Amino acid sequence: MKEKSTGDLEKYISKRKRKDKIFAVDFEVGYENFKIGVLLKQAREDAGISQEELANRLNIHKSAISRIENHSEDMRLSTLKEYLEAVGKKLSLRIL
Amino acid sequence: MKEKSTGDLEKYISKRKRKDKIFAVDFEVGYENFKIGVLLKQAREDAGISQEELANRLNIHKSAISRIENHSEDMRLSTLKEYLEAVGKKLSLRIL
DNA sequence: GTTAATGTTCACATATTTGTTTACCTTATA
DNA sequence: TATAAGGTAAACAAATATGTGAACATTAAC
Repeated sequence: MKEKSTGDLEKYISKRKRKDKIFAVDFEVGYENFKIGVLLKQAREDAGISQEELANRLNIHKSAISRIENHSEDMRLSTLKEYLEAVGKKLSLRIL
Repeated sequence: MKEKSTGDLEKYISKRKRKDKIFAVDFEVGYENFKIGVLLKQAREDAGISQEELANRLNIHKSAISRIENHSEDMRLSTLKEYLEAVGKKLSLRIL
């Protein structure tokens, strides 16, 4: 499973991730309906907080959180940003 | 993402840079009202197309393009994605 | 089993974005 | 001057996301 090849990209990445302490996801928005909700949920769980706690931080109801995580067809940039900041993460965009 | 050779990071990066070519913008969504519209406009100009041509590709009117580029307070992820794809770019998100 | 915490789903109302249309403003060029 | 291409702006309608509240489901622990 874990090969010890030379300075490998994965090695660099895992090290980097650990150093920056964590959860770092990078994905392209595009190929079909990618469920960003899944990533958001992971980000929340990584932060160790419940939907209710997150809802409180955002001053909305937990049902709204559940919808974002489960039925997010599309959403505003601001929603994405606020959700992530509330769980202690940051959103970075890249155009390539 | 299928990079697996014995090459090191530098090798990967230079190759990646070459591949992604020019226009590559990376920014965090957050601090204040960052004008993403400016970046979109740059991306369009980089592609060398007019607002009208872009509007045609998206089957909407040029005024909508102008609004996105000048008054974009917020927007949908899908709008961002479609705009960029229409000018030959891709949108990548990162959670950190 | 029971309970409590957490999560899900729905209908509905509200808020915001997006599309359209029209008009106007440049700038360049004949 | 006039004409055309490119861009801007506003009002309005349409589409969609987001918020709410309630009921119900799930999970975990006892």
